[in-house]
Amino acid sequence: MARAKKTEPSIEAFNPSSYFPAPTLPDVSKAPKVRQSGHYVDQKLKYTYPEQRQMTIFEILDPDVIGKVEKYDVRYEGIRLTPPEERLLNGIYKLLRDKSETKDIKSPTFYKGNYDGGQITEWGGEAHKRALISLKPTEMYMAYLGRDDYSGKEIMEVNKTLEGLAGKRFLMIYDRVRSVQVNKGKTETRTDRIEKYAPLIELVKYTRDLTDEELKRLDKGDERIRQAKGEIILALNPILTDQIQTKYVEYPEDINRRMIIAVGGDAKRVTQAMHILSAWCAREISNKRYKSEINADKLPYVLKLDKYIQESRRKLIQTTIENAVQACKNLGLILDVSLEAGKAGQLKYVFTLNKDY
DNA sequence: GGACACTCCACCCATGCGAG
DNA sequence: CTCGCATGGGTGGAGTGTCC
Repeated sequence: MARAKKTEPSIEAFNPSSYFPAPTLPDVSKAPKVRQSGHYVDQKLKYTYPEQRQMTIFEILDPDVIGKVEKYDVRYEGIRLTPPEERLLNGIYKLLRDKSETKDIKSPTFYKGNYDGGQITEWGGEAHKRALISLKPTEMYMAYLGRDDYSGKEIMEVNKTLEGLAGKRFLMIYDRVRSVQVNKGKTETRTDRIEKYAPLIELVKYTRDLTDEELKRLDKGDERIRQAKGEIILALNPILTDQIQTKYVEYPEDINRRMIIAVGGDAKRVTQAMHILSAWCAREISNKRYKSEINADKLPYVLKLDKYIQESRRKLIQTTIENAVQACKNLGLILDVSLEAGKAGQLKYVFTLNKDY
């Protein structure tokens, strides 16, 4: 099957540094960190490899979920985000940290936001209260952009991404493992299978203390009143906080800035593949795997390059991977990388990861 | 000072196409 | 099947101005 072609990844040709130079980034080990839930990262890293494609989504789904899914065109399981959406989520997690209890892991408000008003819902067999964040628009813009000056166009861009993401549903299937108290203080492990088809965030724009004059203008469609007066209230999908006490990965709080610096200063160069690979590295590190391997034929699927695969754009796949690797090296996530021959003769990437990240 | 609106520019990535 | 090339859309960003 695997024929030796010129564009196959080869050990000699693997040279990720050619695209952009290594910039100097602030020491990452000193940067304050933000938690992201392990379940969320897992969903981002889900992928489908050809052999496992026989089983359709409908065969593995809870019948209860199928009805909802069929109305829409669901092609993927897991969370698939565009680069601006990734950037937004990073910002939202930073805001969540800033506006939550973060010291006391046992606190019920740990990473649960600053707004009390969510109703308790059932989530995978447990009562769950969604995290809600109340914030000023400017905080959202700063968290997204990673700086405090911005133009009107950037505001529009952030709002567009925010509203777009709130309207996007994802099919998320995961297991939550928890221990429960049984008789005589013994604990047992229980696993809840959670299947949901839902958006990651829900957006509530609030308008308060309006004068009659302002109310009239709002009715006439003057959106500026709402924006200036109001606060944004974000409700987070439970997957974003579920078991974040124990299952999480950490990013430096200025990851959005770092990512841009890491590709040479232009945010447009930040690809989806870079976001995914950085998430993959961060997860390996949080699992304390600092020497990590992945087969070369698998990596394109992990990085969600399946469109390129379908179109047989091998060269493009290879450069996308090399750039993503280089970006993660520049970020300080990857210390070293090599392409080696595996036991079965297959090629595999071997990453040495930064345990101080 | 904050929240935009509008304009202008650079250029990256996705996509289509033709060629071998 | 795979490549390189060209094109066009779209995003990021800077600058300036307005309104409250």
